[in-house]
Amino acid sequence: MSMSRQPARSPSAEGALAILEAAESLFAEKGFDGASINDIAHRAGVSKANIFHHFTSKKGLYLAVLKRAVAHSAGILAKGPPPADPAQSDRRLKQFFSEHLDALLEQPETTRLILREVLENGSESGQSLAEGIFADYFTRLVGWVRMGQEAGWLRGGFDPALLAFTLIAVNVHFFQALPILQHLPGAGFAFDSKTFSEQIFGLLMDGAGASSNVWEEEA
Amino acid sequence: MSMSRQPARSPSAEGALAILEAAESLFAEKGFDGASINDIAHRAGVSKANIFHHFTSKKGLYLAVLKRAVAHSAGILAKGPPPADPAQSDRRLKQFFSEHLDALLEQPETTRLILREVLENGSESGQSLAEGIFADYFTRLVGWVRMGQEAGWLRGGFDPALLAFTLIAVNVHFFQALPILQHLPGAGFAFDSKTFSEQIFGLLMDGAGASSNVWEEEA
DNA sequence: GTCTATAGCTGGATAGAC
DNA sequence: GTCTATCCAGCTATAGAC
Repeated sequence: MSMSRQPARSPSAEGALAILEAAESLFAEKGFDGASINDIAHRAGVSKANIFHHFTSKKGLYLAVLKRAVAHSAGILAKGPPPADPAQSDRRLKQFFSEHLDALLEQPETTRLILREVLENGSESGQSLAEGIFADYFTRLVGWVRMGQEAGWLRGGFDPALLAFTLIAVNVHFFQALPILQHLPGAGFAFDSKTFSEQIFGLLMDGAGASSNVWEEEA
Repeated sequence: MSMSRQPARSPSAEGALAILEAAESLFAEKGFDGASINDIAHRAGVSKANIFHHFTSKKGLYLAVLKRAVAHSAGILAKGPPPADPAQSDRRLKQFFSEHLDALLEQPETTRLILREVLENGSESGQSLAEGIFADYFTRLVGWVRMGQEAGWLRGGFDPALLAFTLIAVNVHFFQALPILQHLPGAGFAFDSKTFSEQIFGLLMDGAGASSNVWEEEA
């Protein structure tokens, strides 16, 4: 019946924010089990007990962190005008592709946190949390592709969801394989995300196959 | 100076194999910190102490598991004839793409274990372990693509490593995003990996853009 | 809201019998 | 090679003063 505190949600206090930030970086680095409350308290500059004052449990803290990360991620992805104008949608798609990769690379902690959550798929509560933005995001992207097909600057005859999926897959995999790519022979593109983005987009648009027409044009 | 035991490597005993298998599945499920020696011992049907008899430490066990997974993975990927014959390389590339996805899906624990390792990139020892097969694998794949370009059934003008990367990225992301994809509106392809593979490959070959030539052909 | 102190338990790892 | 019994460090979480 008491009304003297507002636990768990709405971390208005300064301490709570420090906790959230410390927790995000540590959960992203070491995972849920690897990061201890002690670590988090120390990095946040608060006491262990204070964490349990603001958040009900370690899991509660983790969910709060995840929720904040997802919201942050969604905020970045949602920016930019809705693609109401089909005439501009071609530029928007390429722009999205590049900006999406930038967003992943600029927020590595948030990205890693969410990628971890996807990979675990044991924590059901976070799953549904993440699916919320993914569904919205993916649906919008599919819409852009379909619009491009209708406007004629993308060819028809393929499922727009396939291209949307491929765009995301390439960026996500670039992010997570980066440290390995940079040690791989022949993968020089791993050192310049800007030209990587442009070249991959071009490849996806033009295709890798020697469509007989291109031949004749050059011959 | 004693020669009465062969610790850590060459798990010839029955118990050691049970431990390795239990550990692989638990590490894949919960990660290094999430899986406890107690869990592993219980699932393997042995005592905690027996684990430390066969493996020097938890980390030693983890590395043994990872090594085994990588070897297993490499075994699968290495099978099939080397692409000595350029004339057949076009079929090989499409076949690789499909088989690669099958391998990922059929060995989900191994796949998850290695993906985790890639994502963590804090465990340096495993990093170099994994890079070994990745480098070999990737180099071979790039070779196939380049061969295709020289043979003429792939167009020139793009970095072969880009296509190799994209093929792997699409498959890996399909694997790890599968549980989410299946809840996503419009992503019906998530339920049939076979046709997914074919359609994506077609998209990558033909491209998504409306290359002006295709227009004229159909008109 | 924040702290110190501590409860209660589980983690990885070891000793030593069989 | 396998076990039981044990050590102790570290963990999450709570109690209660300020």
